[in-house]
Amino acid sequence: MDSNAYYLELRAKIFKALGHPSRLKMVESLFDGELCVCELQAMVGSDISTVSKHLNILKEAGILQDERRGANIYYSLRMKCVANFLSCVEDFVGRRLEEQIKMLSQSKVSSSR
Amino acid sequence: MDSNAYYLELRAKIFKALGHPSRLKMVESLFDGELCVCELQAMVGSDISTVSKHLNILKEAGILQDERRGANIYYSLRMKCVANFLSCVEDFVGRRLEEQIKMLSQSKVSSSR
DNA sequence: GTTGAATTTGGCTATTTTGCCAAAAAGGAA
DNA sequence: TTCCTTTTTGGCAAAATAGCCAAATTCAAC
Repeated sequence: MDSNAYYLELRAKIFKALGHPSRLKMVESLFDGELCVCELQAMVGSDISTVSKHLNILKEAGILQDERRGANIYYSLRMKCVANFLSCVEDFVGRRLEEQIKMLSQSKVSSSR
Repeated sequence: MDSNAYYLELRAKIFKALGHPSRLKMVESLFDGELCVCELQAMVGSDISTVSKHLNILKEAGILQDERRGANIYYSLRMKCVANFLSCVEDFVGRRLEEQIKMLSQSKVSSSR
């Protein structure tokens, strides 16, 4: 009866997959629609084999799906709700950065007194 | 003008922090309110020093905040929108598992013909 | 069939992460 | 002060991850 641990692992896997700059960037790029591997490769700039492995991680986690059409393989977003969360994350990061800048400038003022 | 890469890194950091079973479990436990380190340690079962390091990762990412009261340090959820996303992730994982079970039973049927 | 383009896989090293133990901090109580 | 509890830090070894190259695969075009 420890399927709970397995479920927990599956959920963590989703976050882990998104927890890499290149992978996150690719997922964000796919908000607007599908892209083939070579297009994604152009965006992140790494070796194509690296990109392919990253894409596989995202697919294994269930975040992306792929479909072959002709010579190309197109990846697209399967887990739509990532987009909602990411907009919240962006707001959060933005606010946090502002706070830090504010705190930094305050400490400058107080230390220069 | 590559503050974009820095922002991307910050966003990825949030996902990376959530991408570990113990850390995810602790964050989920904190949906109902703050808990001290020893309570969180009891939930995940690892060494308390390990738990402390996990908590620090979550704090660094901005997901949790901490507050000392007496001998204890209480951690609480700072990034509230994690909860919404997690309910979506749970649905998603559940549906995906069902699909896989269905596909598995179908392949059994077709291979036994 | 052969050739060429797109993608994945295997393999390898470098880097990062994890988790434990022991030791250090930081408080509270006596 | 000293002792005890809670939490963090340092350090180390094991495990996981990342990224590159070369080789294999897959499909379309010829």
